[in-house]
Amino acid sequence: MFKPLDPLLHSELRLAVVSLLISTEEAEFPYIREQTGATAGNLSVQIDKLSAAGYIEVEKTFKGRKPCTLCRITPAGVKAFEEYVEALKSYLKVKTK
Amino acid sequence: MFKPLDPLLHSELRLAVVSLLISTEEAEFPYIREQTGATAGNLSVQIDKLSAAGYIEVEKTFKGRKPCTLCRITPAGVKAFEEYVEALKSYLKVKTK
DNA sequence: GTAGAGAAGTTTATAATATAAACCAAATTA
DNA sequence: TAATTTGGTTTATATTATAAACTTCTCTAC
Repeated sequence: MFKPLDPLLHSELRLAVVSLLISTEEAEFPYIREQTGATAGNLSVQIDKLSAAGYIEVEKTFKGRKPCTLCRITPAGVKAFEEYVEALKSYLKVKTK
Repeated sequence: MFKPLDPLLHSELRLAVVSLLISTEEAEFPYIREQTGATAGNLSVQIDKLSAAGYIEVEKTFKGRKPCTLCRITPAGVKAFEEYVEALKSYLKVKTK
């Protein structure tokens, strides 16, 4: 009846990050921080988790002399997101059974 | 950009319970347990939280001589669920901006 | 009638998670 | 060159989810 929800995506901040990356293809750390309103610490931790799971790729480059952390969604991340949305529907569409 | 998600509903089991109650109007504890696959302990805790928040009503009756815990969604619960779904959309519809 | 099994939950202990505070290093500005 | 800002990471804490252990009652079976 209710499909299990990927615990990695069932987190407000991580879901926002993945959602954002799906729409933008890639984004820099400060931009993600701004869009999600998260603290840098929290964001850093959640990005690590998504990266460890292979849902996103993190590339540390430079922008001139400043460090620049670039995040990109992976195919696995897209798939996980789609499955999560699909699973969510089992919780949301109950009325229209 | 991303709307905050009611933490009380952003929980797999509690969301399942509320979702179930919205579709069935009222349900007994063992039935909810069966439908959600939760352990009795976990379900009891989560039902308490939903009840404390006023999202559901819990009535302890009897069925013959056996105790029977009946749960019912409240208007506040319906409203919270609808708002949660609305907020969720900000995370899911990014592609179609 | 009482010993054991089962149903219906509740309480409590533990494990996992989210979150921010504290910290670090480099670069820019005063 | 001292202070401030930028761009993060690490670590400590507080919250949450979850299941294990326990309680109470009922129903059989002896």
